[in-house]
Amino acid sequence: MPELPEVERARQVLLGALDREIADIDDTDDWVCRPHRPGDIANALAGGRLVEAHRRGKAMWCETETADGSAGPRLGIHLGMGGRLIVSGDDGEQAGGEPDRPDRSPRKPEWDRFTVTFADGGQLRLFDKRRLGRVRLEPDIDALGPDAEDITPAQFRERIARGRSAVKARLLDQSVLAGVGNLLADETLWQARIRPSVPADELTRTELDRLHRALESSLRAAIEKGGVHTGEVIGERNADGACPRCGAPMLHGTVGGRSTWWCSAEQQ
DNA sequence: ACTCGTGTTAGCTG
DNA sequence: TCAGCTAACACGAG
Repeated sequence: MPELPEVERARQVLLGALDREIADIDDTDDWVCRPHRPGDIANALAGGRLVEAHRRGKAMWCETETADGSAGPRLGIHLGMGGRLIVSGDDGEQAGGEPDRPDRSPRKPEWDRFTVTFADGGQLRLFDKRRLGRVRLEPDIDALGPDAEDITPAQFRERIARGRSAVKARLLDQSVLAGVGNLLADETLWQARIRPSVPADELTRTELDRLHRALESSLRAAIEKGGVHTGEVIGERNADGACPRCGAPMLHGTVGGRSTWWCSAEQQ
């Protein structure tokens, strides 16, 4: 699920985990917590607290303090493809949404991949069936490009148009621009009427500006409606194979190594 | 039964 | 150096 809009909601959940004393950490999943060894994260943070929750693109991290009040290591959290954060208070009440349709597939404790237990009895959990999420100390935030919400038109043109890759591949490259995932990329290109496979350096200035405006509007819509799956094309994708705007057939293929939909008439 | 996928990253190849 | 591919993770949906 998570692209930028969903991750921002997860960050809001994470705020509920701040300023609470950390009593215990389960970091025994050595895939999710790689390259650390089990116990590394627990030893670094036990007795301390999380004090700030930040986000850049799809990456989140917390500033921490150790027991004596000095700065601790940053704790990086990435939700991967389907991870969710769940925070419970000292009363056991949870925030963070229901993990994965609890009615039909009851939550399995073994899908908690990382758990912080606070001294007040509450918890912060990373719930992630597929184990594609990641938790690590001192994540390299600077490897990411500017956040998709903050990038200026000039920055956008300069970064996206560099190189011969397909423009969709540039949008998806988190070191170019942070926060755009597969669905949001399709939605944005459709709104801008640009074919996903066009080499990035063949885009005109007009097209790049149009693409940037489309990114802003599709991001805004996704944040308002509660997720990228609410996009105009994305929501319709498989319905009847027709473009919701002009009715021409939607085409499907692989661009930048990812499943891609585009309008046969408008995105040429 | 079998393929595909809202993500990332190391490692390989041309 | 750049661009593109693969595997790894593990599960649900179609």
